[in-house]
Amino acid sequence: MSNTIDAHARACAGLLLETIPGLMRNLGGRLRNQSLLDDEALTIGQYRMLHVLQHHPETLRELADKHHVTPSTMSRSIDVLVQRNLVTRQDDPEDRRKVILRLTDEGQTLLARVDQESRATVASWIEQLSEAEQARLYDGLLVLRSLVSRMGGDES
Amino acid sequence: MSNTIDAHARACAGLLLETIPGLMRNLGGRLRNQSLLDDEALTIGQYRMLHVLQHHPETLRELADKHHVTPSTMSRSIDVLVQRNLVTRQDDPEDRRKVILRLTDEGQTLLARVDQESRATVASWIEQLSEAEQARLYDGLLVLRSLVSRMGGDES
DNA sequence: TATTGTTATACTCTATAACTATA
DNA sequence: TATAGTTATAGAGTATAACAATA
Repeated sequence: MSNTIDAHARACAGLLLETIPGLMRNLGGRLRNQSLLDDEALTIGQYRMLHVLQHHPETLRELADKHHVTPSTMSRSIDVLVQRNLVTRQDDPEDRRKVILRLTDEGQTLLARVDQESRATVASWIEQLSEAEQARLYDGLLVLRSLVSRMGGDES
Repeated sequence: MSNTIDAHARACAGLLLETIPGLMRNLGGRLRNQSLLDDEALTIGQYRMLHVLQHHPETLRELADKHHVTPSTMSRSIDVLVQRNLVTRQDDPEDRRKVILRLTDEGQTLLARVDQESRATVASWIEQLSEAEQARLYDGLLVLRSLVSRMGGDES
């Protein structure tokens, strides 16, 4: 039995590796190039940082861990967002080594717009599927989301 | 009815946007950091380029189109792979403007090893799912793969 | 003229190492 | 000493614009 399970897992892993990178290339390309003024363009990484900060402010270290990058990398990435006035750095009064990152109002507004446009674009692809296919995709994505959250503690 | 379908599509799009970027962050991190000697590390982009070239040689323009990047970007990316002796550039005798890109033996070998290691890593995550969950994930990924291929002409 | 590819330039993302400030 | 964050440096991926070679 364990052999059967392993064979399933391997087949599933192969399919995932075959499918996801191509999808991301598409998503990233759209986010970079399409349907946004140049000033409003976001990379996938920036999109995800803003998304995390939307729900609750974080220290730089926390944000770096969630994104699986070093604090150094995150510090540089935040530099860009601060320059664009999408995020603020603020000293933590309780531990002055820490920096609290918050979305600005401008960041909130931009994220909402990009979110809405991204969803509309992806939804237009998905509408080309039959209802049954949509249901299968949705169901599979539910499993995948739970897998991702178990894997890396990496939330939306 | 069309309203119902659209609502499904939007929900599905939101779930996809919530799930996939986090997964990629994980996959990319593993590919960069884990289980490979430093000399053998590949970015996701490099991994995908080698994968496409594994099946059949391509011109630079074809490869750039498949990856949704400009020829300029692809030329730079290929520079890196040529320096590492994973890919060769070769003039097309039939149209001397064109350059044919081929995997070297070293590229074949490295790709096979990275492929095998990546699959093993992802399979170990997937093994933590129940058999039923694995089946749902597999089914959803089949739909997703067909969607990706329709979307961008972007294969494996 | 149009197409293919490269180079120059500039910005983002990434890491390691060295550093400062705080605990 | 240990932790949080920044800066210096370097390599990779990205685009636009200007260019050369070929068709």
